[in-house]
Amino acid sequence: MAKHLGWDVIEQEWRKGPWTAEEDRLLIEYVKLHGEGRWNSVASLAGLKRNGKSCRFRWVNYLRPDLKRGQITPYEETIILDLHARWGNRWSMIARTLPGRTDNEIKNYWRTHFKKKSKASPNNNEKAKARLLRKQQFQQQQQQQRQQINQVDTKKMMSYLPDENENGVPSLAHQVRQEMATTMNPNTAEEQGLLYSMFIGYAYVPETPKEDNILWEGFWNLDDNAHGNLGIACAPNKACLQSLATPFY
DNA sequence: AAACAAGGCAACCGCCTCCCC
DNA sequence: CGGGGAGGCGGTTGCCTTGTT
Repeated sequence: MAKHLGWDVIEQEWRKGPWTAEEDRLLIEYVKLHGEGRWNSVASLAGLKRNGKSCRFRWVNYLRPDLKRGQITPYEETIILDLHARWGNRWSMIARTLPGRTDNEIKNYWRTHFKKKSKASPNNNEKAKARLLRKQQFQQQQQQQRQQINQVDTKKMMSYLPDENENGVPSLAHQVRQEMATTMNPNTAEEQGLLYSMFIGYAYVPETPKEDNILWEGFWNLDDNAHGNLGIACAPNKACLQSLATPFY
């Protein structure tokens, strides 16, 4: 159990590897009684032979009651891709925008599903950089306007779509807005989510606790080739929105 | 059916930051 | 102000499962 290291230093021999059902039960009981935090006292208080980090990891990633189980949905996938293109490997930040998902889960998902794809097409990096630059320029112009927007609301989203882009090109977004306004009524969470993810370029502000503090920044991640052709080539239905919402790869 | 390869994911490791004393 | 501990985070490893030959 304990290893003597000399100089009267005793190092605990922590258990490693997969957690057993009994260990899970002990950890859940511990959190019920003592709350989250003070993970280094779990070993002594709960009788677990796990170090604090291991306990915290197990709780945060697998035992927390608010975790969402099951596969990543297409909407979540879109958000992950968008935010990764924007923020890079800031897994914890990305996870904060997806309630019930953990940074570890998102990180694993990304690595298994997209790492190879992105390696396989290096040209996409240049495209992504160009898009990022355009977005940043536009963001500066729109900063004041953005600060006024503090609520996720479908109608507001539509109202903030620009009628022309940063180059003064009239506007795919405008067409989308008109067509969606007339033919689509995004009532479900999924539909709203798809709509939401179309406006990629949004920023979640982690310092602010309110979930509705999301700023819409533009509409520039649509595929460049799509400009001007949306109304003809792509009726504003759900499948179309899904295709529009996956611009980064 | 067996051997091997690839995929998927749970878990660990080490570094960094924050906070308290 | 600085030292140390705790927690958070991203990178990486390793094992189990699934697919392929």
